[in-house]
Amino acid sequence: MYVYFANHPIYSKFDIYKPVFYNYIGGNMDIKQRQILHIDVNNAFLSWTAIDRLANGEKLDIRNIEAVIGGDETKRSGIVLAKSMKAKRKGVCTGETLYQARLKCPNLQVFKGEYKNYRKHSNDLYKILLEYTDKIERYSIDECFLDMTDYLGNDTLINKAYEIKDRIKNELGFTVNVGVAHNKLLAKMASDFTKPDKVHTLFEEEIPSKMWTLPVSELFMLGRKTLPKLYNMRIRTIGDIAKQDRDLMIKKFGKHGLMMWEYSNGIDNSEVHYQKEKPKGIGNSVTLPMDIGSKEKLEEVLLTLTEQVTYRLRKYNMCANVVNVQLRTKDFKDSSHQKKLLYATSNTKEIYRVAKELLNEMYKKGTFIRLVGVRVDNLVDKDEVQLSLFNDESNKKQEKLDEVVDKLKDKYGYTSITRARKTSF
DNA sequence: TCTGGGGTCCTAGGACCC
DNA sequence: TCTGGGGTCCTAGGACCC
Repeated sequence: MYVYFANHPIYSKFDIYKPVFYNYIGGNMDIKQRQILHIDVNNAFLSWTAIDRLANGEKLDIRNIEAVIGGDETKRSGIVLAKSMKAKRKGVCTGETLYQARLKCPNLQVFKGEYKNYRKHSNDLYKILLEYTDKIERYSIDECFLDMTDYLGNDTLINKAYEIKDRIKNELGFTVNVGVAHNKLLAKMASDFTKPDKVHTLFEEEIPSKMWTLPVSELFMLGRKTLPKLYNMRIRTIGDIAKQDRDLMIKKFGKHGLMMWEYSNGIDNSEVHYQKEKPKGIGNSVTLPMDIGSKEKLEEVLLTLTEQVTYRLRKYNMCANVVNVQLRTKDFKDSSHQKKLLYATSNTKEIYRVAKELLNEMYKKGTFIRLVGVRVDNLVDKDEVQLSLFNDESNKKQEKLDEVVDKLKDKYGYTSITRARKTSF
């Protein structure tokens, strides 16, 4: 399928492409413009925590004070996960340390997040959205893309956006921003304009006035590493990228350069992925309460993480072809090693064996480790894995053991059973 | 009491093969 | 003997997102 952005500013000099997109599908020239909404919950974790507190009889609405949802400083994960508008006005940023946040905002109040409750609020939101279209991509716990193209009836996209926004506010008690556009990129950029509780459009003809004027740092997928490079090229605004030579951007930044150029020109033909996709990799990592300088201690952590990861892997009924171990030293040097397996497996013992090998490869005696991570990659469905391997007696036995452990965890809770490393392995 | 945890995708270099 | 070049697979590291 080829989609031409005919009314896009860069084509505007060609009058023959008037104000519509041409979707070339299966040989039929068919005039169709995609109708996309992006829903973004305002200060999601903080809003949701505020609602839960009010529901529990607390009087204070933490949305109205200088507050953040933060990690646990005693566990060395003290960063800002979400902020109230008042905290934002004091300059508090997501991702910075609570220490830094308090310097900017001395009266800052810090609250803990409850991830389990967030899932529920996210599902409530999803249920409302499903009444409008079934083409919904759950981009993250607090963001969705909606493809409304075949679901508008006699209504307009903008009306739907306001209706959805207001219904969520009235029925669920939190606010969202809605971006209205003809592709995902522009809808996402639009929902990021002024907040909270707003609907913004970003149609092609609005790109110069609404998007090109923004600083480059606002462009989706343009991160902190690319920023200084663009600055050196005297690029300041998104419009500056749009006006760069396309081939020069590719030459300087490769695929990423092409993407930046296309995004800055509002070009994005990606689909709304509304079908649930299987994970490509599964990982767990932990920042240790104290730096560890002993391999034996690290192996214990590695086992716990491996058990978590393989448990999740088996829940998906998948097997892994690659095992990866990540370490972060106390001075924040990251490293990772991975290994391809001879055959795909979900077996805890086997994956732990490889993870231990990788740790041994990487770990230099005397270094202190802050973070350990285990992940599995190149996942395949279990029933695609060679049947012969399951018929091997020792594999069968191991698989049985995993099954028993999983069932206990399902029944009595995840922490009910933990393998004592020394005896089991 | 300084810096999370879960992901996806890309790149570059080396090994190996023809 | 003065050394190609294309392709694939594997690995380490990095960029970016929420």
